Amino acid sequence: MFLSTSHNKIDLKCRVSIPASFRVNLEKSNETLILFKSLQFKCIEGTTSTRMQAYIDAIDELDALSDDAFLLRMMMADSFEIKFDINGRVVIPDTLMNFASLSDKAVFMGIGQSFYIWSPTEYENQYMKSQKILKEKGPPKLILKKIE
Amino acid sequence: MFLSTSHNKIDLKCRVSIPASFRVNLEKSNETLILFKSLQFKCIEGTTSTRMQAYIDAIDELDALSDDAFLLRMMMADSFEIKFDINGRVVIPDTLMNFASLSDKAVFMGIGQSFYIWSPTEYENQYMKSQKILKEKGPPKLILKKIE
DNA sequence: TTGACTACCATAAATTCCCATGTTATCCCA
DNA sequence: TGGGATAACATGGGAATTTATGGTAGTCAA
Repeated sequence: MFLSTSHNKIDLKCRVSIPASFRVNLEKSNETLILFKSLQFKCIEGTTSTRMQAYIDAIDELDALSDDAFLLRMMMADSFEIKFDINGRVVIPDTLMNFASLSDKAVFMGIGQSFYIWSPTEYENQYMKSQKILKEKGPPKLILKKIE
Repeated sequence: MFLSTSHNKIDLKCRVSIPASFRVNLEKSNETLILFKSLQFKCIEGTTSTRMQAYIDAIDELDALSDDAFLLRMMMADSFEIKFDINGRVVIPDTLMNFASLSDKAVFMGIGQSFYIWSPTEYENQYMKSQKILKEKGPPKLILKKIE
């Protein structure tokens, strides 16, 4: 489970510490880390190799000529298997740095099965947006039902 | 089940004792504790990892582009898996301290499947509000039905 | 030989762990 | 039923570990 948010520094070599809790989460299930371009947002998405495998398997289920299959394949092409250094840092590939407009700060945001890496400004935008939706529409029905 | 209310002290390290009955409740089902920003109130909500996992699984069921999915992911980002120290205390993350305006006292309020952590003043407000509603509208139908 | 990348070392700050103590609740026996 | 013994609980403080981050040296390829 990837949870919580943390703000980490990216150094000149594009190294950044993956939050310890995320690392532990990967280690305890013996997973490697995959980073790829988010299909929805201007951010990097990180997940386990197992979940990535699930995406890959999903392609086979789709009509091979469909747009969905096409998009998923493009996603794979921009995916990277990432190694940690001894201190729990990774190097973010140039492609992904550019895609997410990252420079010297990264916001790690756990969303359960995976996590996002945002630039601070982009993160701020998304957070504001969520607050706005929450105010206007209230919490998801799902939650209310379960909490009762 | 989380029930009853108790007032505990938060020390300078943001540590606070989780009421023993809540702890026992988690231990006996071998659950870890998750704390997160309430979507409805200015307070922290605590629940079990299993329950949180259910929310995470629910995200995959939803349309990935929907507002509900978006809000749920944001909720994960504001959630923390919390470890106990040997005395049954936890550290409340800064984000949550700020969100709930906590400083040196916390009010724990069990509400069944989960519990709330309020600042004393906020708790007082909510309590007053509940008393007022009770006076004006009487007890909820739901409860009367169950008691019969 | 230069430039990029990787592995490793160093350090300050934050976090966690563990021991100590006072206080409250529970138990047990006369 | 009273009251002392015992256990459980909440809280404080300090030591030890982890984490984030900066730096350097070694390696490989162009």
